[in-house]
Amino acid sequence: MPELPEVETVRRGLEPAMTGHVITQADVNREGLRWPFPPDMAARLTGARVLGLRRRSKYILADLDRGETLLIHLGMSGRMLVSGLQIGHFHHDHPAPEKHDHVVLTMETGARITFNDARRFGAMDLMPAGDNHPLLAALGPEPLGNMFDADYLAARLKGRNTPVKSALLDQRIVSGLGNIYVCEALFRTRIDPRRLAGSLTAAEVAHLVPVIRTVLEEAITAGGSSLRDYRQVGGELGYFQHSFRVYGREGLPCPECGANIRRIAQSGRSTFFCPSCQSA
DNA sequence: ACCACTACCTGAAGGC
DNA sequence: TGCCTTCAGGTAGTGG
Repeated sequence: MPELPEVETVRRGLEPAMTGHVITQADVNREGLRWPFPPDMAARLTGARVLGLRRRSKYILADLDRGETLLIHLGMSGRMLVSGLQIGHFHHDHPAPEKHDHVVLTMETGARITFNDARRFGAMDLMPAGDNHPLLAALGPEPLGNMFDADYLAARLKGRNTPVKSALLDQRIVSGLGNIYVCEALFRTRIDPRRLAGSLTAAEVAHLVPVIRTVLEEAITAGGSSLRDYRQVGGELGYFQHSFRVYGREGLPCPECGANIRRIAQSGRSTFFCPSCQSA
């Protein structure tokens, strides 16, 4: 589910509820999600103050006092919902617990952060303060950061015999893109997703970099894309899905040329593209 | 080293 | 109504 724009939207939404505040209660309702939770997770969270929230790729990192950082991944269906935030005179009540509410953090303010994840592909772990976690070790650069530029991407795609679609999904090359935004970026650059990564010209790679940035920034501005599970922290839908040009639009007309959008499978994932605009 | 594929899990949607 | 199949925003691990 959540790709970089969705995770960044969640991070921003958690900020007012968490940053600077103490976690007064941690309710952990199962042993783990994709992996077991770390030992004594509830006790290690209880009483900790959240110093700040960062995002690395599709991970949210909550820096705690006491020298630990909480790592969160939403997997495919994970949601973080905030309730009970006091806004002016309006008090938002806590909703009834729902199926798949796995971890609930209660803050000193009375706000509550609920991690809900139907498919349980998400993850939570605690690590020593910083970025030193095995899941972060091999990640490529942030697509919105300075390290990600045409020279870098060209070097990483060079010699690769996998389709460019699959290469851009590889988090070791660039971290944070997922199926939606790769399809959308390739459409906007008119690059055929079936092309081998190593076959792209320097000009095509140079075009791809700023287009990837633009797509991600537009999606963040829209609060992400809501297809089924994803919600912003207040339960609101994102609305970038209304701006999809090819993703999920099989059989519909291409917004550029009117040809029918096609869906194919690449590395076991659906790829949507315009067979006319994006022809090798 | 590289690449394709499986597995993990639940739920929604579509066909019959 | 219900059963069965397919598909879904991710990614670690396996095996060719």
